[in-house]
Amino acid sequence: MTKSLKRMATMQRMQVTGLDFFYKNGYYNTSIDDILKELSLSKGAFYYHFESKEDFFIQIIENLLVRKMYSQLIEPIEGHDNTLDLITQCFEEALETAVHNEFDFGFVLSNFINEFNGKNETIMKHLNDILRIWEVNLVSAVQRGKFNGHIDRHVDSEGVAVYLMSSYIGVRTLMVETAPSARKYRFMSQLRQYFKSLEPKTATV
Amino acid sequence: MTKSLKRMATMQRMQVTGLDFFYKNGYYNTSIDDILKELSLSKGAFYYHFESKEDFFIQIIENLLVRKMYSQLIEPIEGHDNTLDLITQCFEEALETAVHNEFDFGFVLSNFINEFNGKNETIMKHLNDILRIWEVNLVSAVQRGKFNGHIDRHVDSEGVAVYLMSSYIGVRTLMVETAPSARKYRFMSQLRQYFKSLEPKTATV
DNA sequence: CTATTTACCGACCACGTGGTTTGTGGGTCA
DNA sequence: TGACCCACAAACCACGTGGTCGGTAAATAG
Repeated sequence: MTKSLKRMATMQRMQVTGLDFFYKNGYYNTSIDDILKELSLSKGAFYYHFESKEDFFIQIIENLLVRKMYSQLIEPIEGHDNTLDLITQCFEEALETAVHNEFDFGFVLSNFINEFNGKNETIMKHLNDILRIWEVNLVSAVQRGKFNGHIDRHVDSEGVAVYLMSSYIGVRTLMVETAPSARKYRFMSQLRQYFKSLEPKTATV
Repeated sequence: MTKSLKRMATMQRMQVTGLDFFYKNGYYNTSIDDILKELSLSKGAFYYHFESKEDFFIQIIENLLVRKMYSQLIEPIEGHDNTLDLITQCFEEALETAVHNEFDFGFVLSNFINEFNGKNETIMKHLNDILRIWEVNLVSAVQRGKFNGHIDRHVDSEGVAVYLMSSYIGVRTLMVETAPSARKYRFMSQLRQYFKSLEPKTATV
């Protein structure tokens, strides 16, 4: 059983640096040799642990990407406090992390969706699953907000979710090259403006 | 001078189908041979007209991409009517075009920005130039709106521009795979909601 | 009619790719 | 001690890539 442990450890190492490379250079622009060279491993090792490059990537999605999404964009908004505040703070922190990341190449999920779109249906399905989970959680959060009286009852929950996802995906793309900090600030400011328009109209809560 | 005409015609054909392929499959995933095969031309023809694959792509940007951006997202908002209405209609039409495009692979510009980010600085510069032009024009439009009394004077023009670009880029990514029509509708609905919050607060205009 | 240029052909090259296969050292188990 | 298996090494293969280069028919120029 000690072998199994070593196996897991090696696979984990490969996946972690694999995601690094895929995120930075893209999937098709990263060769298995690149990853192997970084880890001082050989082709034999790779194909001993994984069936193919595609299988390797799918496992990365399931093991690393999904968890990253949960911890950064889903769990933080699951509470029962004011939904709009939760989302605001969640986005704020996610964007701040990106600003301070010297090697930021945009939003991992949307980058991959972009790259695989029209090229690999299998992988696209996995990525879209994550997107769906995110969307569902946002919708639930908005509905909680309506129930708790922080959001006007006439607001379209699905609409807000789509709008939030859109703007987040977009701003992460915009922040990649030019003035990430300034763009983050402007974005958050307008997000708050938008959120204000979602508050109940009868009275201040 | 008739030669020059044929030259131009061939180059144009190459660029047009080149953009098609690059948009659909990505730059690095499209081989020159793919394009040449489609046109029944040879390597010799290609390297007679263009210095390299990169040079070829840059010319595509300058000749085709820039104009597409202008006609679809910049010129439509240049008028002196109500800015918010102009932008609304501009986005509405752009998204509607995408919905009805059977071969929609997202927002051309942001797709390329995504692909070249961190890989090709030269091309990135060209793409960012287009992004800047778009941004500047949006800012101007908002300022016109403030001047004309359609937008509250306290609104941050740059902020609105960033927010608009973000949301548009993002929704185009979201529309690629799942329910483009529904997402377009929800997006436009929330955009109008956001725009309402930008109107002057003193009186209805 | 000749000389030159234009626009293009297609064979060729070096190289990097995903994937296969054979081999091997070190640990496990009887 | 000997049989066996796990985790990996490394040579190898077919193929696609961007790019080069010598050639050539047709158009143009003198």
